[in-house]
Amino acid sequence: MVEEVYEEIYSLVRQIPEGMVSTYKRVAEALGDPIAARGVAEALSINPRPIDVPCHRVVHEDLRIGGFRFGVEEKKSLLGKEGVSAENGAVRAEIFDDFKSGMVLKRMQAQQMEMSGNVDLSDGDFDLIGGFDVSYRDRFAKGALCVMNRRLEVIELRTGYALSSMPYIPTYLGFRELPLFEKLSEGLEGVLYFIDGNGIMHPRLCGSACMMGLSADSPAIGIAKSRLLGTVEGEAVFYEDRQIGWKRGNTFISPGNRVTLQTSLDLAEGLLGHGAGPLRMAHRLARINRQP
DNA sequence: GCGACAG
DNA sequence: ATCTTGTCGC
Repeated sequence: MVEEVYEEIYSLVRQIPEGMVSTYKRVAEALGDPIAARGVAEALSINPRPIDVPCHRVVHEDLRIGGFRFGVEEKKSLLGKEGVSAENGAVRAEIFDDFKSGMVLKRMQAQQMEMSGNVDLSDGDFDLIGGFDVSYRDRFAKGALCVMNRRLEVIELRTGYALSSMPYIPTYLGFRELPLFEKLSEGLEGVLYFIDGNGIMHPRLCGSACMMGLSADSPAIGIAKSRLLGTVEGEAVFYEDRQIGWKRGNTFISPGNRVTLQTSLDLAEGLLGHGAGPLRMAHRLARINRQP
């Protein structure tokens, strides 16, 4: 499913006929969620088949011409050859919107909702803590996992490479990073994972920390710089009369799996007091040597 | 026009 | 997160 995203974006754009245009948002809607408009643009910016996939036919929602890897003048020229003019900042063309689509993001949403039902918000056992992070260059991803004991002494460092299967799309981050997490966490037991991202503080109560905690069948806590769901009341974050996480300074904390709200706060505070321990280490490790 | 926007 | 092909709301 995840691995279909880039290809589905390209397959949708390929359907736009010569002489017509579509918009980033409409392609995103055909993918299954308009929030992906920017992700569509990101995918097109690394379009591997520029002739076959006519990404010059995709423009802004208000018909401004938008960006182009080979320069906006080239985009304008390609459209001109197809009879589409671009005057005072807007293209003049019929908008194609009759996409045939597999709605991959809709299916991914359904999977998140199903997984959210499996999240366990009671305390589970662990004797190690891990921090996981990923860095990117184009489609190229490097993941890092740092495992420490309770005294924050490093026990093990693991890194790995992968080709990312989808662009970054808000609220679907877990799908993008799960493959590397599964690869790096293989064979580990008794680890509580800190994840760069949210846990249940997510529109479908299934952020990346939930997906990874469920995948490893382990405790996991989400640490994020912003909030995807809920309202802040003092130091707590609520959604529909239920607490879903915490705000401590400029950091949002939410359980991912097998931890209570209280434990996720206590452990995260301990960690943030130590410069974020394994998460900082994983972050550093993921960023260096991004080429294998 | 500027900030949001998990990363 | 990267190094810039978005959209919306204020």
